[in-house]
Order: sequence, then structure tokens, then C-alpha cells
Amino acid sequence: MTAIREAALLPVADETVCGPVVTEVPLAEDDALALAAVLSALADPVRLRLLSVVAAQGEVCSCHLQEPLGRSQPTISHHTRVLAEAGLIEGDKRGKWTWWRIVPERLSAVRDALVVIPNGQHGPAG
Amino acid sequence: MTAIREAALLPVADETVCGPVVTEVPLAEDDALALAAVLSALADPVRLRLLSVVAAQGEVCSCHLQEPLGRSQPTISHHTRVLAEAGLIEGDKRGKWTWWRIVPERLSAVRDALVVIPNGQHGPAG
DNA sequence: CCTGTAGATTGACTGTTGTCGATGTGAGTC
DNA sequence: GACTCACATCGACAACAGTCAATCTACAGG
Repeated sequence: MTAIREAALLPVADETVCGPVVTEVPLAEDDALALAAVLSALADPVRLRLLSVVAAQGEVCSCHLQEPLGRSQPTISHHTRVLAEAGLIEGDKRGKWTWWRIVPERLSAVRDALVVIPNGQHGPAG
Repeated sequence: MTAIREAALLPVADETVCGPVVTEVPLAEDDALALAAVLSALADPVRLRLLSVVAAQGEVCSCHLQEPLGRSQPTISHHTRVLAEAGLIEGDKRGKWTWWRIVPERLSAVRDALVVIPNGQHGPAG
């Protein structure tokens, strides 16, 4: 999963002609798909709140998610599955319960992949 | 849009009882919704590649997106609209064409909102 | 004005996703 | 071994999102 960036100093298009500049796409299709997949896992309010609980608690079993998130047991199970498949959380079966914890590197990777411009700075060429 | 984090040292749940710990959700529902909205805008491969083109070129008019992204004109228009409504790009109508550019602060805000654990570190309690 | 063009909007279609009730599964418990 | 409990899976349904053909809008140039 490479960064969106990759090139940053290509010729800026003309203001009057707007001809066929045949721009190449810095982000490859495969990388875009992979990144979009993780972002899709993140792009749900229930899952974001779920993540926030897991992050805050360090470790949470599924039974402790149902009530604070106000969703049914199958729905919670669905969301943990989505997050786990995206590599954002990891489940640990201990005894009767499944304990979930954040995979911090994964979230870092997402953040890094979103670095289009180094920390808020921007400048096409000038 | 606050960070997912917010608390990080709450009592870790017991391993045997798993009682009603009544976890509070650090991320408020409104914040989760707002963050999810921006992430939804990002969670599409075509839009990610579109962003990468805009970021690389500095400024791009819509007509230069259609071909490299392999999508029809209405589809490109749809995607630019989604990104613009999420505040991730800004459009500038100059003459016949609309020129798009990144709103870097917005992307930075998303990255910042995803800081659950300070840069890859983690540790529930010890 | 009339025409050509950039691109926004509409409408329709399809595939995907969030949700829950019902049911299955597999590990503890008596 | 039967029961219980935590969780996964299934089936169904409604809402949403990506796509394009067709159409509308607005601007530029004659």
C-alpha cells in the first residue's frame, strides 16, 4: 500500500488550451483498491466508535460492545469481522470470550498512505 | 472532529467474569458520523486515484480526469462532487473549465483523527 | 443570437452494505 | 451427556453507492 503521493512536480496544465495532457495516475489501481478496502472498513460510525472503545480499553470482549454501541449481537459480530478482515483489530479467543485489540501498525499504515502533502503543506510548483 | 483516542488507561476488564463493565464510548456519535462521512468519500478506488492525480498535478480540470481514470464524464463529475462535499478538494471555475485542487488541511485533519495510538506504539496496561 | 463545448444533473440499473431475527457452533459448566 | 452461554452464520430486507446514457446549463467565440 503505497502513498497517494509519489510524484509531485509534474507540469501544471495550461490555462487556455486544456489539451490532451494524458496525465498518468500516480496511484496504481491495485494500491487504490487495497487502500479503499481499509478505508471502507473505517468509514462507518459504528465501527469508528467500536474502535474507539477497543483503543481506550486496550482489550474488549464482544459482549462489552453490544450495549454501549446500541446494536444487536449479530451486528456487532459483523462489524468486528469487517474490522478484523481489514487488519485493524485482532481477536483472541480466551475461554468463552473473544477479546479484541487494536492493530496499531495497521492504522498507522492507513495514516501514512494518506500523506499526499507533507503535513498540511502544499505547493504545486512555485 | 476529535480523535478516536481520548482515554487510554481505563481499567482492563476481568478475564473470568466479563460482567457489565458499562464501557463509555470515547468517540461521540456526531463525531463518528462526521469522520465516517469523510472516510466514505475517501473509501473509493476511483476517488483515491483522482485525488492522486490532483495532488500530483497541483491543479487539474475535469476534462483531464476522464481519460486517465477510465470513467465517463458524469461519473467523474459525481466523484469530484463527492470529494468536494467532503471538503477534500476545491473547485475553481475559470473560463470554460473547472480546476480542482487538494485541500491539504482536510486530509491532515482526517489523518489526525485516526490517531488512536501515538505512532505505532501500544500498551493496554503493561 | 447561434453554435460548440465543459461539466452538472437526472433517471435507471445494479451491486453492496447495515441491520436484525433465527439458527448454528463450540467451548465451558453441572 | 445435557445445558448454557458467547459468538458466528444465514436469510431477508431496506438503504445506499457506482456507473452510464440522456439531458440540461452556462460560458466562449463567431
